[in-house]
Amino acid sequence: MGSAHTALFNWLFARHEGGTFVLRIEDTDPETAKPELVDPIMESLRWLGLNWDEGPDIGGPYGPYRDSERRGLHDEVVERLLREGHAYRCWCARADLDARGVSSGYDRHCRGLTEAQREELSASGKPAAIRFAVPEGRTEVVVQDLIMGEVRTEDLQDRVIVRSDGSPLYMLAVTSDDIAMEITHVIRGADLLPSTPIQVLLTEALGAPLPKFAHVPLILGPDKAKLSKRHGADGILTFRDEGILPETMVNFLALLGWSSPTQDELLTLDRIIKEFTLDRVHSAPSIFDHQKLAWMNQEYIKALSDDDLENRILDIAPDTPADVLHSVIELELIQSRITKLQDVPDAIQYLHQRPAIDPKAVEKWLGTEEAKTTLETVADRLESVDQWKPDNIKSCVQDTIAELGLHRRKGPKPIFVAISGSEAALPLFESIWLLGQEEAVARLRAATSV
RNA sequence: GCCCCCAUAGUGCAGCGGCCCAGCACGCCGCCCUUUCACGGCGGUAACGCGGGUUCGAAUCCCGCUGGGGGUACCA
Repeated sequence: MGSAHTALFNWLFARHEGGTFVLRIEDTDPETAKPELVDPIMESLRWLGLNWDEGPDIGGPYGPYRDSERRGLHDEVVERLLREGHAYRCWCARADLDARGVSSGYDRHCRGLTEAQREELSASGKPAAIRFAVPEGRTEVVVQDLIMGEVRTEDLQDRVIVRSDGSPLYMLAVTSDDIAMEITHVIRGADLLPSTPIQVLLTEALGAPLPKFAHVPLILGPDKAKLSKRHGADGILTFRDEGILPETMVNFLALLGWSSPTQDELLTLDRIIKEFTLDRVHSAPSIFDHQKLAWMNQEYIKALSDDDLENRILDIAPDTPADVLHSVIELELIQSRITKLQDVPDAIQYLHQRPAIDPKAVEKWLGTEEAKTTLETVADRLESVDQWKPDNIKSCVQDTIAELGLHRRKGPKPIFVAISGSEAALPLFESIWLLGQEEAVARLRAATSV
């Protein structure tokens, strides 16, 4: 979710500026290198239509596009850092720090080691990590963030950049990769804002030009905490499976933290690209609102052509009876009644399978003598309708209701319940029509004895 | 604890010193339309967190507070 949002902003920015959108997998941690973690990311981006110009699957002039394959570069950079005094070996384990009462940050203990002490530790065979050395006397880093504005940090720590097993850490990898790949704009989640100063220092130490930074505000869950897997909303693919349209998702995500200068909300992709600028991204975190997503999705569904809608439903719900689906779409029965594609199978279920009648509906509409009379009468009349078409069914039912002296609105309710099994369903006359004369009559008769 | 970011209705945004006793959208509540439910139409509800400044004038600038979030890892 969050990463899709950030990816979208990156993509929009690149497309608006005519730049290059690069997909690089940050898998310096073996844990995140697993395909089951990486594949969904690429699948999500593809689903959203966020095509990348360079990436692990398609290559590009600055490959490779997985950090795990760039180890050579990282090692070189570390060596240089060490040689030029911008980094140093550190033998402090977590336990050592705790013993010294260092709860956060680092006390630069190993930075002050003498040559002799270093040799000794080195010879002891105790593994050493490598820390970046914040330049002596440097007390502050100021970053001009394209979204957050001026960010001033005084808390500068000698962070570990290489594990004691020799493998590089994110901090080192991104920085050296961004330099090597000539990345001009780093647009990422605001959760990475605190790590920016050190990256700036690292870049400076390597004598490279700084990229522009833009930190996109985080998306929070309804509980206002950072969206995580635990919210179940993290996987963008679950939205696909529920039947949120990709164009809805893009439009919706774009509006989280950004707005069109026109204030319009239903926007085509072309317009979003044309209007998207970082200075219109605001810096406050936002909360994901499912209701608005649902509304927007319905708007997009209503705008779909019949064929398109039908195919998309079949795509995510292949078991939907195609004939019923086709009729229901052709008659425009379903479009305004669903919020996501996955609602459809349930909504039309009763049209191809006799439903158990909702007990609450039974109690409310079916038990009485009046209801029975209504059902029987209508069943009889319906049975003798010659031409089975909605108009005739409609007049048949309405005439009967009138003759029986029933309420125009409430009168047909028992019929509705008998046909659909519930109090809310697709329009009555079309439903009866689609069911066919025999089945419709049968359902009415069956409902007299519940 | 320390560091950083943020702060307009329930939610998402607009506003970037006077056009704002604050606009739009979702939601919610009425009414209309209607064979149910929806769709649609009309109307309504609801916010500049607090306190100080600056200014002729502040939602807009500054400071403090409060609140929320993020970071504080040999994760990314």
